[in-house]
Amino acid sequence: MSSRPSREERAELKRERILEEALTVFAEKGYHGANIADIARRLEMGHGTFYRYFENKHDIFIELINRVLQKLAVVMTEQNPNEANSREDYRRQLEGIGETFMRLHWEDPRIGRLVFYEAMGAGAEVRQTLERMNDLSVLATQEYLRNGMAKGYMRADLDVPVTARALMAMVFEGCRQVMREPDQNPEQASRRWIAAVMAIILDGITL
Amino acid sequence: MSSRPSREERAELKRERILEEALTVFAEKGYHGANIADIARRLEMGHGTFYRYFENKHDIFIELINRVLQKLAVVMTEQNPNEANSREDYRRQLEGIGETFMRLHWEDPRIGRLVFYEAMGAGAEVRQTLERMNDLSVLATQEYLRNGMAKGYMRADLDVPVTARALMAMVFEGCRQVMREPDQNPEQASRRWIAAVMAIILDGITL
Amino acid sequence: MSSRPSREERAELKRERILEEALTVFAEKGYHGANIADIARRLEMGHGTFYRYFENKHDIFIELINRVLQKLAVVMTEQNPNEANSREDYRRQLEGIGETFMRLHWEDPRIGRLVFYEAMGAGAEVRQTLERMNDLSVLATQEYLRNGMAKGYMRADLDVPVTARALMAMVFEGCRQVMREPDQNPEQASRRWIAAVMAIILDGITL
Amino acid sequence: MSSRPSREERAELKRERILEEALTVFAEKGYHGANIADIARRLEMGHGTFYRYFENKHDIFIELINRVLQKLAVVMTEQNPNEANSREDYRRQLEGIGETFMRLHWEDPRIGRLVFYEAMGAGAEVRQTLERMNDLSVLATQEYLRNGMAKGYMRADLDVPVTARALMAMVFEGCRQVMREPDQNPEQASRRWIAAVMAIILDGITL
DNA sequence: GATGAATGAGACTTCATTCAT
DNA sequence: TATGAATGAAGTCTCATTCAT
Repeated sequence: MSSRPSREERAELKRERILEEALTVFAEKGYHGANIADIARRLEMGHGTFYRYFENKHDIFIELINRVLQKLAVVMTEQNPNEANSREDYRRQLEGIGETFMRLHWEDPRIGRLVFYEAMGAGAEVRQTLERMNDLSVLATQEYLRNGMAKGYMRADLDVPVTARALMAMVFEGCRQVMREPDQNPEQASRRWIAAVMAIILDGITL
Repeated sequence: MSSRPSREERAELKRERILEEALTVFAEKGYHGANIADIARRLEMGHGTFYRYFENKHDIFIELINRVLQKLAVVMTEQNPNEANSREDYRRQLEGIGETFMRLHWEDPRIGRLVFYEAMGAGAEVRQTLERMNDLSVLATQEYLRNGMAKGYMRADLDVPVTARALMAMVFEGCRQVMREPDQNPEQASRRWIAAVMAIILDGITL
Repeated sequence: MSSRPSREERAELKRERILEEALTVFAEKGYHGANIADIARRLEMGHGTFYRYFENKHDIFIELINRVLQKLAVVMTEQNPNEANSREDYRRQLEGIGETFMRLHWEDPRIGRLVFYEAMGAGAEVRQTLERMNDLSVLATQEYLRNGMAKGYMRADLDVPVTARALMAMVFEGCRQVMREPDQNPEQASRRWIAAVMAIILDGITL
Repeated sequence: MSSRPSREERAELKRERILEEALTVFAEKGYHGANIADIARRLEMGHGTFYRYFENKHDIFIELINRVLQKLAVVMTEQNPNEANSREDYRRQLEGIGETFMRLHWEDPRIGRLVFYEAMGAGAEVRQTLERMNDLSVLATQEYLRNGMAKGYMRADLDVPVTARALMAMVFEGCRQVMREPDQNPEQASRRWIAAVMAIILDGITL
């Protein structure tokens, strides 16, 4: 069945291997701390080879960031914002989104390290990419809010754009915390976060 | 009246000038993008002079971060967490904290750039300092929550540590947003953020 | 016959070229006076290249010193201290040692410049290495003395350790002098030194 | 009696204090390792002041070397080379010279450190000064030898210049050793050295 | 005379990137 | 296609020396 991979396929495979290792190294040492020779050495590959697959250091970092953000974006679009017809439906949606988001981070903490920490020091372009992703997730959140308002289970006077950003901030902070401590049980920590944030969102914290 | 400043005073003044300029440059270019010669040139001084006032690049960055965090810390401790006796008292406290926090950032957007962006890529030590500061603000927030629960105007079943982190995440995100766009009216933007976040905290967003 | 050298061989060759040139430069200007860019320029190579072959400036200097000392050490061990059975045997041994030692220095005066002059100002570590080498040669000399005392052709009341040091001091001073003036006929100068020192050792200078 | 010192006297005093401290620091850290600010700080004096008393770093080092060498030179000229009329007279002279020389070094080990070690790495000019001093002491030694030959208590066939250098080499090595180890009893060590070297010179080491 | 702030030449070292093999 | 030797720009930091106060 599986024939010998073609030239293009092998190239693609190698590219993937490089990206994979680069993710590890960048997450560990940050953009400036990492160096190409290092990544190449860990792959037992000449560091000149690197430049056959990527334009330069900046290039691979950007691609890495884009891939990571892509993964995050997928989560946001898995659910349909207009599906929920009640507070209860919405609660279930939130739970789903939260879980998938969190799982992403404790399954591969490199993602969080890259996004929350190391990408910040890698220059304006990277940061803008990040911001764009953030904006995207906020847009999705706005949909959820607008749907809730339309369906009547959310307050009609919400400041949608700002509220959406605030909610996403809590979600991302949750991810950061869950990723941060590798000792604790990440599944349990995730559940605590999801519960607490949903309580804030759905119930408010005051009586 | 104002006599000529003494030697120590002039040294202190110069140190301040360097810190001031360094803040600008670091906020603009980040830790790695900035270089000492650059900072010195903008101050029209030899770059050797820099090393009369600071041990090295890392040293001044740390000092800058500490000063900035100090400013933020002051805001948190201005209010007494146990003062509020009702939902209304708490609302007023929140409003005060939020305003002061926000004002800090739109009065000097470099602070936010440093804390939210550039410090992240400056290595583990800096990041830990930041995290420590975050923890501190979270501890203060926990006090507010515990007070509210004790006084009976907050739900008794809050997950205090996690909730505190989530709330602070919204506050910091607000600061980030207010700082981000220098075009918009920052005062108005601040008010919107404070209102929206307070609505989430106090009322929840669902009916 | 001589095939093209392999990569390792070429690397080794280049390393040798660098060491060779560095020896010249260090001997000329001393440790502090020499600089890497200088050495690299004389080899018509980028100074970054240097760091592919040596850790740093200190590193290559140490290696140079060790190589030079190795050469000197070999001379001391070429003869067997216990071989001489008479004053005449010992005279022949002394002559052999002296000649080889001297030859080393007038064949390559850089060795002496490094050992006698420049290494002294290169810090404690280098100096200790030198001292260790000196100690070694003194130990060997002690063997010669002890053998002579045992065989009965040397005074029985010699202060062996001190006498050994004193003798080596004359040998080294001879090397220094022979190396110092490149104009004079070094072979003849060597012979004069060997003769004079042997006269002191074997006969004393007084009647 | 002792009136307040005049301006010139105070200047001279300060100059001496600087020289004294500089000797300590140079002996400790070597020419390149020492720095002017350091010396000034230890004298609780502005380092700009240094340049009122000395042209530059090189200048003071040269002066230091000259003073130290002067001290050594005095020892050589204390005795009259032509005074000794017999082997016994010469023995007493040698003993005197040896003792004074050694005492110099264990009374102030900085002298030896400077002359034997640190001066070597301080450039050609300093080295030439040293060599000149060495030559001087060798000239004096030659006088002793020539006197001995004239008076008939020394062999007539000595190679005077070379023998003189060889003898001085032993003397200097003795100083170096006595200075090197501050733990041992320097007086006793001195005596051992003097005895051993005199034995070599006067008796030879072979039977 | 004394000071020490300012200077900048100069040294070391790193590492992204190129290119001949 | 893969390699890794070579490169040099760039950056950090030191310290002898000058000079205004």
